[in-house]
Amino acid sequence: MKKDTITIQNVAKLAGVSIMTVSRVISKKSNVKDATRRSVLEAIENLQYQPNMSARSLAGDKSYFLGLIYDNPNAAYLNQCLMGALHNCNKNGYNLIISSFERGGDGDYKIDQALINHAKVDGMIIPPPLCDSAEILTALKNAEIPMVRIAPQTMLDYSPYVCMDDQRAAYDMTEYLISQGHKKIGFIMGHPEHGASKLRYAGMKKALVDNNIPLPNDYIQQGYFTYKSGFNCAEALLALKDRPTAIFASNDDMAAATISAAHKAGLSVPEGISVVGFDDLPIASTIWPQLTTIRQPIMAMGEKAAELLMGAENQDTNDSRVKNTILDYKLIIRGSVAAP
Amino acid sequence: MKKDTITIQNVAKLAGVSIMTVSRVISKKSNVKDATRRSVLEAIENLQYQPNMSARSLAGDKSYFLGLIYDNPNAAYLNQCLMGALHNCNKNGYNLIISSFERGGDGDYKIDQALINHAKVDGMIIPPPLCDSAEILTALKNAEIPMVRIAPQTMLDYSPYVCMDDQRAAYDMTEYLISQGHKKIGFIMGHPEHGASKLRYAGMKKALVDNNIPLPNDYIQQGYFTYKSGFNCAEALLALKDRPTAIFASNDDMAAATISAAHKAGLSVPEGISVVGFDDLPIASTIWPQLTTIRQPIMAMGEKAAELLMGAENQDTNDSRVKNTILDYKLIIRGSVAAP
DNA sequence: CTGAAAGCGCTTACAG
DNA sequence: CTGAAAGCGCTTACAG
Repeated sequence: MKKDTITIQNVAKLAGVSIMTVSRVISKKSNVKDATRRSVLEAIENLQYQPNMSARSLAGDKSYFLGLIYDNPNAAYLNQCLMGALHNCNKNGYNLIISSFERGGDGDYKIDQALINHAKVDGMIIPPPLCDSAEILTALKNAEIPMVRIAPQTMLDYSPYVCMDDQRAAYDMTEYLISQGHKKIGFIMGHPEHGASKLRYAGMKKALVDNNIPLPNDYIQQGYFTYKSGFNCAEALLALKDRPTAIFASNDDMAAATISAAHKAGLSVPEGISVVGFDDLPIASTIWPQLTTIRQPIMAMGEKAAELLMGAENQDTNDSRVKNTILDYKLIIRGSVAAP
Repeated sequence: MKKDTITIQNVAKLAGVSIMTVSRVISKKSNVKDATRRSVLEAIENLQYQPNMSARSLAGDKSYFLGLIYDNPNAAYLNQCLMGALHNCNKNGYNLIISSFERGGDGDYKIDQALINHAKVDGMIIPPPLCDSAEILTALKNAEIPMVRIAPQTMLDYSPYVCMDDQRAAYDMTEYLISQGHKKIGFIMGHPEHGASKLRYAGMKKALVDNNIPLPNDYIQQGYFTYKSGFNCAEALLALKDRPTAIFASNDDMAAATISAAHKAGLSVPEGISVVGFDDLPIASTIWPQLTTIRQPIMAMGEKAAELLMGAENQDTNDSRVKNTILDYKLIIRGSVAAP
């Protein structure tokens, strides 16, 4: 490892400049003559030089590491988030460090400051549900670690974030169902502690109101984003005397459970009943019939979050406006909806 | 960041020793008097000292980083692997860096040496299918990066690995089906390029032979581990005049597809037909009926892989035996099997 | 636009 | 069992 390691010194010698100049080129400073820059770049290319990140980190004030912490959410969700962040990090010479947090028995996160400080990251990406944990956010702020949250629902001005418009998406989905002729629409809510649940419910409700369609109380079931909870809610909905002709579940897992419950009840989908979900995670296209759902731009969110964090140093630091990004969703029409 | 950063110097002063001694304690060297060690440890505790990883890495020959590279396999699989590795890394003061590789248009991996060298990791964890890519393995070996592969199927003596006994697991599953009274068992094979496919097929076949049960050619379908391929295979199997009473799919996704295909064909599971899978990923308990399947110890594999890599420096380096680890699987009985 | 000096916080030999 | 010195490969001021 020590033997043939090539350093900034080698590059400097080959290019006939000082290491300071090479350093400037690596760091993309502007104050280098164009011809000089070119010859340095050429030397780097010839030598296949790779800056030593530990040295850069030790000497300077950037670590070239971004962190991503999570509390075991849906694996597919996390994965897409990761993919997006990763892609962007690798593209820009950053590395991604991930760690998982777990809730203690009291339901609170036991913050391990050590773990947070350990890697000295330049910034932290925080997907839900961690992004709404006051403990986590406070710990990070105390450690002065910049953060970008993904789809947070609380403390919105505490940090920049990336999100999509859940309410509008739910509104659109409901309008779609109505456009297909449905007037009896059941709704399975998401976890009461997840902010997105309220927004999706609000969107669905507004669409119904705007179209003068009633929403009986027993058409609304409280789920928890899990398959099992969705299954139970669906069975309750299907057991109604005047049952809905369509069921809108707040996420794909619960929609998949609804389809299973329908099958169990001897109803085919979409002929016997229409079902739609939300997320467009792999399970949506992994079941039969494939789910009509809302595609969340999860990968794009991860990518954008990384971008904001990496770009932080290039920004005018006096511009303290919190920059948020709202990404587009998409209504994905597949085979789980038919006219009633 | 520079201001209140506390270093090895502070600890040394507080403990009344040289930084060398503190360094020894941090690195868990044995040659420190017990009383000395205790006072150093106390100083570390009082100061809440955290070693600077960049400095350690720059000065020494360890980076305290482990890498994990993947080529978008099943998200749930990757996630469990990650969880295991992560858990172990954090516990031991290591960080995990992950990167994804993508196949080029020619189906080969375009190795970005830069990416591999970039982080100077102490070792690399390689889950399938990357673990069977000669290009990847060669690049890593050239870079002299230690690696531990997860469930590799080829070049088995190229590096240590962690795995389970796929063949035996498939054998057990088949025996279970037979014990429930099944004699007409259909089989959906996995991707022909994945070594595990052959092993699972071999295990199933052997169990049949050992029990004098015939395996007609049309009872074997070639799948690709995807839901869609499983669906097609299942439809073919169900369309047979003398159709099987049980279908053994080589993974959970295809088993889930088989259940959907059965439902579509108007057959209930397990009353009309029994279905079993392999993996026990979340989808297995996320569908109805829940799948009887083989639980792969994926998380344990990730954990073990990290352990082997971190422990490498503590080993007798002259002991060049390749140490492999075979972890236990488990037959998980749920609701997708009934007597024929 | 370019460079010589000092130093980031550790670990490696090398002594004793 | 303990310590003084040198150095890992960079970046930060500071000069010019």
